[in-house]
Amino acid sequence: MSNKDLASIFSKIALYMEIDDVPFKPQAYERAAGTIESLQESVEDIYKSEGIKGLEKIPGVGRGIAEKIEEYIKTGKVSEYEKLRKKIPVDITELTRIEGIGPKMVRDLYKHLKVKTLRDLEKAARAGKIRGLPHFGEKTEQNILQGIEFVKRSKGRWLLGTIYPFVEGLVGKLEDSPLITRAVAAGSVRRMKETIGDVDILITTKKPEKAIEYFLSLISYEKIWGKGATKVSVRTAEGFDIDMRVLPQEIFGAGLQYFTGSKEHNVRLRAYAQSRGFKLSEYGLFRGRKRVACATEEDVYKALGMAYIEPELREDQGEIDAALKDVLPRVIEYDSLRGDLQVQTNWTDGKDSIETMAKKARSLGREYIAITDHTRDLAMVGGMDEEKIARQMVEIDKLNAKFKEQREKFRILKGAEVNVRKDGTLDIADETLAKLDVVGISVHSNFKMTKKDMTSRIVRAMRNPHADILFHPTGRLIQKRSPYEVDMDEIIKEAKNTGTVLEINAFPDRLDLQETNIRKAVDAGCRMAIDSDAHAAEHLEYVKYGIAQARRGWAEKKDAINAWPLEKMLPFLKSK
DNA sequence: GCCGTTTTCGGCCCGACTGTTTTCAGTCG
Repeated sequence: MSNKDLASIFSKIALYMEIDDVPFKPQAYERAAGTIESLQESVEDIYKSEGIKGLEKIPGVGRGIAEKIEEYIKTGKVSEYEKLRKKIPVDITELTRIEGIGPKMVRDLYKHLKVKTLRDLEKAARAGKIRGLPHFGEKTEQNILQGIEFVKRSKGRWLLGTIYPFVEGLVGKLEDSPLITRAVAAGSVRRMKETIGDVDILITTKKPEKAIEYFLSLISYEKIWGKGATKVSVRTAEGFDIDMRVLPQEIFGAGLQYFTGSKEHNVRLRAYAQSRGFKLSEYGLFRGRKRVACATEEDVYKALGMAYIEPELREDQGEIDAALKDVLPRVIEYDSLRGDLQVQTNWTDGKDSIETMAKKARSLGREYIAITDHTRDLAMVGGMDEEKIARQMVEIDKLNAKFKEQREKFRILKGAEVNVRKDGTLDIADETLAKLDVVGISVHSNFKMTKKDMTSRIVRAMRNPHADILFHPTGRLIQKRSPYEVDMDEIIKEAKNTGTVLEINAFPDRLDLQETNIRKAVDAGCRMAIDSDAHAAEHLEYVKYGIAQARRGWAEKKDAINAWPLEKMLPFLKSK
């Protein structure tokens, strides 16, 4: 059993209850599902060590849901869910994934046409059976068919690293237009979530119709979902959706706040606003009929009596309470990195030379980079042995001498990405590791070990006195591979004890550590390094996604060692 | 079913759009 399975059961219960028009309970189940899914500890472990009481400490979990979790752990089933499922035996999550289909439509489709799955739905729609149902029409049928296409084709979410450059370019062009006074990407892009469902762009303009036409002229789109006086919604040729909305200047802050989300943050914020006698919506913050200042987001948060909350923190993870008490962290800024401590070159599986990588890094304002090519056991990429490392060190000395000659304040550090073997030993001899400035250690093999074995494997590697940084600590690849089984609480504890730095790998499909672990590492007082893991010069810019991840994990500048100057960073590494 | 600087009972976020109907339910963000 896993948290994910349990979360999925609870969100299905929520959907079934919505079918039956049960008031309020669906939200409760949905909320519990959300927190359980993003929980780091497994509920089973919590239950084993602390029982029902422990479960009730999970936000959104009370007596009732805690008992259902207990039932699931003991029997593998939740009888309430089984009961509901028997009544309407449909794949409710799959069906409601279709845009425009919610619980009530699922109910009607099942009642009249016995639609249980996406296949059934597609068949019914193609046969033209749906248009005949009460409250359904031809258009609904068409929309269902298109929705099915989308779900089948794209699975719905995109990596931030795929979407972000596109959005950045688009917003830049919008801003440059004399038609448009302001353009901002809101939604999950602004919050820098690791994956993006769709893109929301907000603009202010004196000529909405023309601005919308201009927007359409900038992109190639496959379909216009809808176009009105102040809003347009399209599917791009690349296959994702963009909504662009025109907002009045004077309530831009309220609108931006609203459309930035997250939904959970907004729900919480609005409930708080209401408790203080306000009403908050995308049209402003109101006290009675009177609109309170809301031209900027700062105005909105200020009027509610709290500190400004950075978009990356708006996930209902305690940020509102912290803002009220004015104890939010000063999260690390996007321009604060001085160095990059994981860079691959054409000595192994990178595309570019050491010199090319160094020059590009310097042009991005970095003051130092560590060259960390793979080591011996990664034979397929030409992993380096002791001898090859020695040769590379000579090459780096030469390049550093050249920078010095040109009076450039830039330094290439000698490093390696050393493999952690199955038993926790490293694949390079200690004498060689001792000569390197930066020793990264990482797991690249034997991913399928028990949690206990994987944890002690990594702990052993961290205890090597030469091991400086644990690279991509959980090994996950977003949308491709789950993290390996590892006890991150233990790893974080050991990182603190041994002075091992934990990496926040910024490569778009890694983003590893994840934000929940970053937050734990911050709380534990661990140091982290935000690295691009570049395998080509253009990848060096990926660090912004790592910084975003660090911000989402409430990390400050002091927490990231490569935000420190070299004179402080290097002695820190060597002090281990 | 959850939750508590107004509460252990009585609340629970808000508004627009769509498609189907003629006043609104369902869905979405």
